[in-house]
Amino acid sequence: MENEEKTIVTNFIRNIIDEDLKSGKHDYIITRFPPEPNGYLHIGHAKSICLNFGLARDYKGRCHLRFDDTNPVKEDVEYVNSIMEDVRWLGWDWNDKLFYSSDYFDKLYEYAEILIKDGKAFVCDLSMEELRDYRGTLTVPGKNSPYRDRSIAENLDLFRRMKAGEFPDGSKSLRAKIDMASPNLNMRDPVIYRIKKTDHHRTGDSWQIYPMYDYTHCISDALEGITHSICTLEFEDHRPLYDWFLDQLPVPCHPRQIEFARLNLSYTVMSKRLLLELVKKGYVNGWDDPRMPTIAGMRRRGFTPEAIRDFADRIGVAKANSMVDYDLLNFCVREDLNKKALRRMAVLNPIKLTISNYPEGKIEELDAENNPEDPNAGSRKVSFSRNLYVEREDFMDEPVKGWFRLAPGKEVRLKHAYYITCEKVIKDKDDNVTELICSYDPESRGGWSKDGRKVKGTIHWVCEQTAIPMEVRLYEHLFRIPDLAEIDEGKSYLDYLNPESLHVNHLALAERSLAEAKPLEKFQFLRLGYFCADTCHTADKPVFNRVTTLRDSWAKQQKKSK
RNA sequence: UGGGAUGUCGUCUAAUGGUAGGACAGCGGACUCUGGAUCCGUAUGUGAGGGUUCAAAUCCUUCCAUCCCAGCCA
Repeated sequence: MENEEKTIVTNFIRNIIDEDLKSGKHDYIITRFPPEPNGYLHIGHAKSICLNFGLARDYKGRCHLRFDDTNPVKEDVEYVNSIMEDVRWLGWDWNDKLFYSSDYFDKLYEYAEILIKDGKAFVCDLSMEELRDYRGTLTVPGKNSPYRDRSIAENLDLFRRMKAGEFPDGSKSLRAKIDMASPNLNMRDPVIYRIKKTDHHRTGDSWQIYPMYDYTHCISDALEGITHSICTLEFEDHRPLYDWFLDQLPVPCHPRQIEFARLNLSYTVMSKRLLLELVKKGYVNGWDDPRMPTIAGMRRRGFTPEAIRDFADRIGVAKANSMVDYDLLNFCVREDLNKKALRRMAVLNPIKLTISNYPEGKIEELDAENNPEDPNAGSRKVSFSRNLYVEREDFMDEPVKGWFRLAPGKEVRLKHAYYITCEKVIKDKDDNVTELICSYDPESRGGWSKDGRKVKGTIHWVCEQTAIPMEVRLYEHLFRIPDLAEIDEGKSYLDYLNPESLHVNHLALAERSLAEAKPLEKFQFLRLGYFCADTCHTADKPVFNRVTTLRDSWAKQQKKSK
C-alpha cells in the first residue's frame, strides 16, 4: 500500500505524534486496533482501522490487531474470523502482531493480586442492584461499600476462591478502591473482575472470573508497548481510570490514550447492537446484505478497499461529533471504479427495437472499447442485428425540451454501432409503447458518419439474439432519514427503514460476455452505473448488485425544472 | 441542576497570534460516440457578546448550543 499517491492530510493525532517524536518521548510508534469479536466490522471500524494502520505505515511503526475478548457471553470465533478477513481485505497487515486480551488473563490476574496486596482493591458482595444504589447519581456522590474495609488477607482469600469457582455468577466482584465521591462515575470504585461461569472461545473453561474492559485494556496496551492508544470519544471519561491502573501497577510503559470522534454516516446506523438486530430480526439478509454498512456488506455491494481507504482519508479525524454525507462514499467508489471497471452494455427495462432496413438474420460483430479511461483495457466484440432492445426510459413519445434521446423522427447513436432514426411507434390497445421501428444509416457503422453530422444522443442497447437475461438488484438507502439520532418521540429506528431499499429486477438483459463474470467482479453498465457480480452469481443465473449509479446531470436538471 | 468534551461554508476538514484554505455536495460553462469521465469558473463559513493586541478562528471572559457518563458491556 506504499503507492497510495495521496497527500497526507494532517490531524490532531498526527500533531501529537509529531511532537512526541520531536521531543524524544518516542523513537517510533505502536498503535493497535482492538475490536471486540461480538459482531461484524462496519465502515466506522474501517475509519479506525485506516487511522491506526495508516499511522503505523506513515510513521514506519507498527499496528497490532488485538481482540478485546473479555466477555465470553457475547463473543464468538465467527466474529474473530470475519474481523481478520475484513481487515485483510481492506488491505492491512498485522504481520505476526496478532493478540487477544485473553492472552493476558494470567498477567491480569497477577496484577489484580498486587492491587489487593497494596490495599487498592477489595472483594465486594454487593449485588448489581445494590451496587447501583451505592454508586449514587450524576449529581449525588456514591457511598462506600460495606465490604470496602475487608482485610487484605480476606480479600486475597475471597478473590482466589472467586477464581476457583466457589461463588455463583454475580455474587461477588473485585473492585478498585478509588473514590466513591468522584464526579467521574468511572472512578467510583469500579468493578475490575466479575464472576462468569461461561466458557471462553479461547480459554475454554479455565476461568470462572473475567476482567472488565477498563482494567484489561490499559494493561494490554502497556504489555504490548503501545505508544498511542486511540479510541473513540465515549472513552474520554475513562481516561483517568486508564491512567490510574497503569500508575498503580508495575507495567512496562504507560501508553497515552487519545480519543477521536467516531464516524456517523447519513441514512444508516453504525451501532453493532442495531446492526445485529437488523440481522437477527430479518430486516436485512445477513451481515453481508449489500445494504448494510458492514465491511462484508459493502464488499458484496461492490465497494473496493481502495475506495474505502480513500474515504477514510477524506473524512479526516477530529474530536467534534459529525455526520458524513453518504455522497462522499459514492464519490470515492465512482472515482475508483471509473478507472478500473470494464464497460458493458445492459438494459434494465427493455423495449423492443426493430431496424426495418437491416437485413433479417444478419448478425455482425462490432468493436467496443472496454474502458475509455484505460487504453490497456482493450476492446471486445458486441453482436448487432435487426432486433434489439433499448432502455424504455430512453424513449419519449412527446419529448420534453432538451431531450436528445429517442423520440419519433429523431436520430440517435447506438453506442459502438450505428445512427438510427425512430420511424414508427407501436402501441398496444392500452396505449403502451411495445416496439420502436427504426431505420439505420449503414454509412454510420461504428457510430460516426463522414458528413460530420451531429448526433447528440447516444444510447445503449443489447442484441436480442445474443443477450442473456439476468437478475439485477438495485439499492437505495437503508433508512429514509439521514440522521437516525433525530427520530420522533416514541418511534424506533426501525420505523424509519426504507421499504424501497431493495428492488429486484428480473427484466434485465445483458450482453453475453457478462455471463462469464466472476463473483465480486465489477463493471460499469454503460449509462446506468457500477455493478458487481453477486457472491451467488453463476453463468447460468447471473446476478448483479448495483454499487451506485453514474452521475446523472440530465436527471438532476429534470428534477430541478419540476 | 455533577463531571468530561465539542462548536470553522450545506457536509467533512485545515489554518498552533499574521491573506480563513481544501474536499464532497451546489451552481455556471467548455468538451464528449456514456447527459459518464475530463477541464474551467463560481457562491457560501469562524455559535453569541465583551476584552487583550498593530493584528484573534486562535489568548482571556461571560453566555449559548450540542454530545458523552449512573453495565458485574466494550
